Amino acid sequence: MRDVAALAGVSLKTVSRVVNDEPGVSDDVRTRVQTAVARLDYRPNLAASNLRRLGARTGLIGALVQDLSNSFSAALLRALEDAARTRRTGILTASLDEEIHREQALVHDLVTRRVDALVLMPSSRSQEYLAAELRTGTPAVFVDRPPRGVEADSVVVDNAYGARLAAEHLLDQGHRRIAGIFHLPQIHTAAERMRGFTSALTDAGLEPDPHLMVTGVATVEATAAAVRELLDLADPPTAIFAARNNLAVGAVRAIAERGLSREVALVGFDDFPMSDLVDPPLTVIRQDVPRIGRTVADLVFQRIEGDRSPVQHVVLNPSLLVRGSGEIPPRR
Amino acid sequence: MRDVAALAGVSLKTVSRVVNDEPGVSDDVRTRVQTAVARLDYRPNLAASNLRRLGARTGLIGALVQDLSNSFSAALLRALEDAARTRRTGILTASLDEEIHREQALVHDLVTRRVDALVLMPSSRSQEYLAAELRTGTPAVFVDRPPRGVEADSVVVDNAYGARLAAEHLLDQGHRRIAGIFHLPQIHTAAERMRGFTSALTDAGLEPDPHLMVTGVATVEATAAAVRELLDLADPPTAIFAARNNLAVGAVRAIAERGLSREVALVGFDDFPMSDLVDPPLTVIRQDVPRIGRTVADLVFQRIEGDRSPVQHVVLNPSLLVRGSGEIPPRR
DNA sequence: GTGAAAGCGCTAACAT
DNA sequence: ATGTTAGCGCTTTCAC
Repeated sequence: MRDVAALAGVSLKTVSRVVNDEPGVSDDVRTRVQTAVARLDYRPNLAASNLRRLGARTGLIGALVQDLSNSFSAALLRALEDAARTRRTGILTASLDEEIHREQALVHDLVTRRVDALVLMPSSRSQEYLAAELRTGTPAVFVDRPPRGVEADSVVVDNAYGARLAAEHLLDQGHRRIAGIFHLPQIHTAAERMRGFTSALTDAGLEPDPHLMVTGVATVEATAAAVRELLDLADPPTAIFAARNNLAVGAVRAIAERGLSREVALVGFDDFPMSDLVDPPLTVIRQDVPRIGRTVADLVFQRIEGDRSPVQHVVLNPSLLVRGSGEIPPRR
Repeated sequence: MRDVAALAGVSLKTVSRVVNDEPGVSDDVRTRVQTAVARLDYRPNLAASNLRRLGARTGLIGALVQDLSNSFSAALLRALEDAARTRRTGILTASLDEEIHREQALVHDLVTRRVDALVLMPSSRSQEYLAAELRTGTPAVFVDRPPRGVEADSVVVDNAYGARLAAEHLLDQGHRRIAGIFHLPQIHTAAERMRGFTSALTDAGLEPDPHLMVTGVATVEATAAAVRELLDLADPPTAIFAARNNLAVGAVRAIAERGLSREVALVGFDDFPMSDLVDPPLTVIRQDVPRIGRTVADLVFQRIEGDRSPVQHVVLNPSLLVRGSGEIPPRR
């Protein structure tokens, strides 16, 4: 910048004015500075300018999701990005892969970078550590999973309700032996879906069969293996609820392998790109991901703009999307 | 930081030493400083520290992809993220949606933020504007599409070769009326795939039928509409090549609607999560996305670490993944 | 082992 | 319309 000022024969402040499109510079000087900028390939240093600017924002949101390559996380980030773009704000993102130590380290890094806000899909059991960050003035909005041990805004869906929808739908088709496949029980969404599923069965007068409840399944492969075992039982389930998008993928695969695509009913949780093209088309509990993303963005920017009102917990209802796989009647 | 120093009764420099884990501080002083840090919720300002640090890196890579929510972009970013994590580097990402003006504005923004490197999946026709950024010392690596009008590293697949693989595979099954559906022809990957496809047909002695070549298709819906038209022709194609992942989705959908899933052969370009579960499983030209991501990361960090060797253009070969939809024989 | 002074690139506040 | 001075939060350099 000093070089630009020297080459244009003006002061630093004048260069600053030109670069920031501030008024009070004659056209003559302005073009002279711009020429110098171009000749020297000068690029302003945003970090340095923010340092002095009072109440400056970095124009950066830190977003921690579980897995950037999962269609749910990717769609969520995309919705967030679109909302942030209109506010000239960028997204700094990272994947946690359910590793709890990664979360706190990354939050610390993001605070150190002075992001304007944090968006968190937490992997840890408790986010008590966040209290200190919130006190420093960095707002945080939780998504998909509510905060624990700390007060912060959140946007989640009613997972228990969604799982109940799935279970009741299968019960309505006459199923009585319904298996449920769930992610790690320490993950809030998984626990809630398990709760909703189980209570729907008991409400229908069924005694849940522990052989039909599979938990702690995280991958497509593990789900496929679990479903194979279920189908090999002496008294196999006539319907399956797969409580997460990638678990549904594993279930579809294992059922198809056995040639039972038209015999065993299946309902998934979370929609994904090709779910209407599998055979039969997959019935799912759908979350309105773009809406979740927009809601998160709204909360984030409210807070960034200084809103200090009480913490908000937004709960959205998922819905049942009937497509075929969930409407297969029980065998015999 | 000044407050921390005051509370601990030490100088700024000592706080700096403790915060950065530098040696030369007695245990006593160290703990006193740490206590003060905790009491005051002090968080160092990375931007400020980088300002004075000579040869400092921001530990940030700017990655511009076409669409964060497309499985190809998401998987690519994920691979990049994993490689970057081991180098304590974060990813600042944005979607371009093929909008050419967005690209240059975002590149400028990222340079202003002093990212250590740029990863670009360009939407513009020419990246001449990048020359100035490269001169300022910000390395750039192109991915999926090669640079034009500027010298920079790149990692792409041989799209013409991949399309030729698809066409030859369909020709081998005896197909003679093969339709091709392509994205906007100004996009390099689309043009190359069209070229490879067309030349494979002419090499086989076929005269390409303009009615069977559909270009400028960008969305699932548009593809479905185009395929419906193709199937309505007096002399419809017996096989279709869909030159991009979302185009394959549209093609599967339209073919399924007509009940022709087992009548019309289909080969896609780019694999995606559920492609083996559609009916019939989708035969595709696959790109090894994690490998592309790792290769990009290798180049990026070589450049960040000061490698000034000549520009490298890495070309990877895609491969044919036979799964069923591409092996349907022509109708009589 | 610790600290004082200078300065990174820039802008706020105040001249002129 | 333009320039000067101080200082943002931190690290460097060099002194003690």
